[in-house]
Amino acid sequence: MTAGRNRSFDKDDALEQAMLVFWTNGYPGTSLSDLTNAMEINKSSLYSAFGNKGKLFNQAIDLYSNKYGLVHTDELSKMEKTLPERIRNFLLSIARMITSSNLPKGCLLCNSTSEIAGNCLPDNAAKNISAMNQHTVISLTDFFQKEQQKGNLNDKFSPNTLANYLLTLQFGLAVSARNGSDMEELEEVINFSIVQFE
Amino acid sequence: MTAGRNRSFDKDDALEQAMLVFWTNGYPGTSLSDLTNAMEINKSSLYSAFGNKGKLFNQAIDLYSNKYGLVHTDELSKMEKTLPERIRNFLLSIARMITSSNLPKGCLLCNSTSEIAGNCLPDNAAKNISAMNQHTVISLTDFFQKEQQKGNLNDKFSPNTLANYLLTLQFGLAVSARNGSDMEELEEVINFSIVQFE
DNA sequence: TCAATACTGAACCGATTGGTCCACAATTGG
DNA sequence: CCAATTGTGGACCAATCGGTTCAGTATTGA
Repeated sequence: MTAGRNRSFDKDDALEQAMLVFWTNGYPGTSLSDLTNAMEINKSSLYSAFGNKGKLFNQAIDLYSNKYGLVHTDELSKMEKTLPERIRNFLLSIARMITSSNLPKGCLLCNSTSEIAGNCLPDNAAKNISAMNQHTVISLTDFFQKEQQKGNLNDKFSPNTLANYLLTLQFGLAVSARNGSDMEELEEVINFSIVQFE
Repeated sequence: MTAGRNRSFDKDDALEQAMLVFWTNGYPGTSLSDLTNAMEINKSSLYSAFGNKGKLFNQAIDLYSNKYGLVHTDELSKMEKTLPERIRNFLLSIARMITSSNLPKGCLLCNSTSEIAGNCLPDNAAKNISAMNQHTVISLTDFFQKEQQKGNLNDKFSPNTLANYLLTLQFGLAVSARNGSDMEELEEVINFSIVQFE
């Protein structure tokens, strides 16, 4: 159908590299040359494939969310385990990722959330990131609500509060990882942070 | 002694304004014109008074630490209250500040910690910020150690873990505030986060 | 084979970046 | 009063910013 020369680079791979740069440096801390160096393409290829820096960032955020953000919740639905175990495994899964030696430290979504307050993010990015965080809270709220209905959790605290607590922990662990904490340290913090659920 | 024209602006006040800009936008997200606009001085005055952008940032971090960072620990030493109450008041004091309508949302130190991993921060800044975080952990560790010695706290968890937990909470609350959480929401999270201490 | 298509690399754009310099104004202490 | 000192504002700097344009080239389907 569509004739013409084929792209000489793997678009998915280039986007992955771009995402890693944003993850490391943040949006305002990343220049076009940072991106083209990491992606091993030149500017015009970047623009024809991804639009511009801002649109590339939005695509990088989406890739991050799908590849590194949403997977951890799987741990919450492994119903052969108790609720405290599932929550612990959920947080440990996050902790492993944000301290992985193969990846930038911390969490791109958490870093980006910190950048919302200034006006340095591109169009739609702030809105997208807020929506992703809100989605996390909503799905965690739903999760805790159902666990309470199942009788796995006393209803002293509202599901919404518990969801906000978990999101707060995620943020805190991510910044701690950026600050140099390793997996061991985060695991100790996690073990203490979920005593209330036991 | 020193002759010469006097500065026509208040240096402390200008530094405060600069700090607020860094707090809002982050270091790479802040330009010199952002700074000179907020400080209401021009570039040469900025350079003669503060050195350059990087040195100004370091001074802004110091100001933040002294004025907004260290004050909350006072709550921990109000010995007429119980340990859980003191920890709760410590976190509430932080939560009030990071959601204050008079100030940028969140915490400048937390934001800056997220920026360490890239190489966008000026000389010494990354080191200074790491040292401040480490100081927080050390003093909190010392605090919990003494509370255990006093018998106010069981020794199931190590003081260092408890200190890391509190720092993680601070980070998490700060990013949550950046994400739009208000004082009410943070208070609910705090109430749940310290159940282990009761 | 060949016209149509789409990627590539480099030149180029105006704007802004952080930073310097200097003539001049203002204030000081002697 | 006056020389010494210091701050001020604006001109100026090279470098980089994000972004565009385009001729040339490679690849496609017909």
